[in-house]
Amino acid sequence: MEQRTYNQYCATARTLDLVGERWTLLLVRELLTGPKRFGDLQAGLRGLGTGLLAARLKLLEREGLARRTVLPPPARTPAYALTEAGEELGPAILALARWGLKWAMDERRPDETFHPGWALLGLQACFDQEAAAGLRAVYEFRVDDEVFHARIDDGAIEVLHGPAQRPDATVTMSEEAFLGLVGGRALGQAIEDGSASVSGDEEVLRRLKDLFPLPAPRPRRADDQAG
Amino acid sequence: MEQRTYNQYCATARTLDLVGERWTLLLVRELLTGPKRFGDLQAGLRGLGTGLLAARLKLLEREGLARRTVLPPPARTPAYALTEAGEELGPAILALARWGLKWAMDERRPDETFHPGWALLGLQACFDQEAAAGLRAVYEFRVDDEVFHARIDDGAIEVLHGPAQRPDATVTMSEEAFLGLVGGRALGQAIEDGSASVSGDEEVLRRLKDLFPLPAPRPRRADDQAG
DNA sequence: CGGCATCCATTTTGATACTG
DNA sequence: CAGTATCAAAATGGATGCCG
Repeated sequence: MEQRTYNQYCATARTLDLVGERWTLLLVRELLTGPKRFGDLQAGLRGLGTGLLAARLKLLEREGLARRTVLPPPARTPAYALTEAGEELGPAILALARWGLKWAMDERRPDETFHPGWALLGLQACFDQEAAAGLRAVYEFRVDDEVFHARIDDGAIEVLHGPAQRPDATVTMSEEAFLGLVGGRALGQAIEDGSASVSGDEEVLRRLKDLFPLPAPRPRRADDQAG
Repeated sequence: MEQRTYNQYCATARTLDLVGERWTLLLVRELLTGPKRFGDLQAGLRGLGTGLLAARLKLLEREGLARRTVLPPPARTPAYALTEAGEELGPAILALARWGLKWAMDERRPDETFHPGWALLGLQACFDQEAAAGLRAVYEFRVDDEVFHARIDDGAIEVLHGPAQRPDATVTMSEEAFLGLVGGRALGQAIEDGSASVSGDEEVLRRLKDLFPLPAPRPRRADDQAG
């Protein structure tokens, strides 16, 4: 089971040797919002078979990017989490997401799957450090039965799967409305027109509207104008 | 020749649908420093056959990330260049490179190829905006017979293959010394101990030493301590 | 040199059946 | 659930030959 490599003494190539194979970066993406169980990972990655998933996880583990853990009680079920090295792939994945938001996101295609966590990642990708200056708050996002929270601390942001302990503000949306966010609709807009319902600290909610300015999507090709 | 896709309505997945296949991101990396000819591309990507290279280029072209051009006289030979969308993958590739510099670069392995351009990319990846505040200068880097230049403009940097029109300062190194840069040796250090020879504006050269602080490489795994 | 076509050995993957 | 085993379908790597 030799590992295939580009055999280049180059930081980018070395990185791609580790995480450039099919599914690997998406697997890391799933783990970026916290530990996940084998089955949940597979659910987030339709098309990835159990065999390949197991192999990828083993590789990430062997290379020190992920580790197998046991969820705290009462769950006590096995799960996978990122190591420090794995976490630090976050900026690279967010950079890819930022590019995609601008150059590759148009309407959802008929057979594309969607999970709210991906939209959260999209939000995180266009997080505006400047706009968050001096802000220290925890937002909770509820989308159907999925819950996430974002902890913002003066220019830094951390997004995790699961409820917050003591959120300063809560945003509740239908998955459909949430979908609009990835499609290019700004979060502030959705709050204003009521497709998102909010509660919590007024000032914290006011700040929220400016935290995630989405880039204007642009077509890469001339023939992309027709939608 | 159907395009394989993850079928996820997610900015990261959509991006990887376009550039996530083997070789594609490295191909973009090669083009990041300026247009390149078919043969030069292949030279930079040992192991990639002409057939697959042609296919990848065609895909990038079809997707609006690259375009086929003709080099200006006297060359007049066909070449490939990035479009605006392609250029904007730069930040994502640099993020991967930054990760690699910290977590994946150790000594050069016996059969790894190396090109000075990759080291330049490494420099660009750890470019320190703050340290470049107020600086406006063009540096030329000469490594054996390869020449690059970096145009720095108050926090922004652009690195291109080829000589500069009117460099403010020039750095000359052997490929061996240049290799040290990727290996974790700071550029400032190399200048001080004389393995890089420099000429040009004194002040501009002084600033250079702080522009590219390399991250301390860290092992991902416990068993990586032994070298 | 630039670039496509073809053939073939080897890997990688996708899908599914199966076990603790 | 978590994960292994198995097999068919793609993707890749390498060699080569061809043509402008």
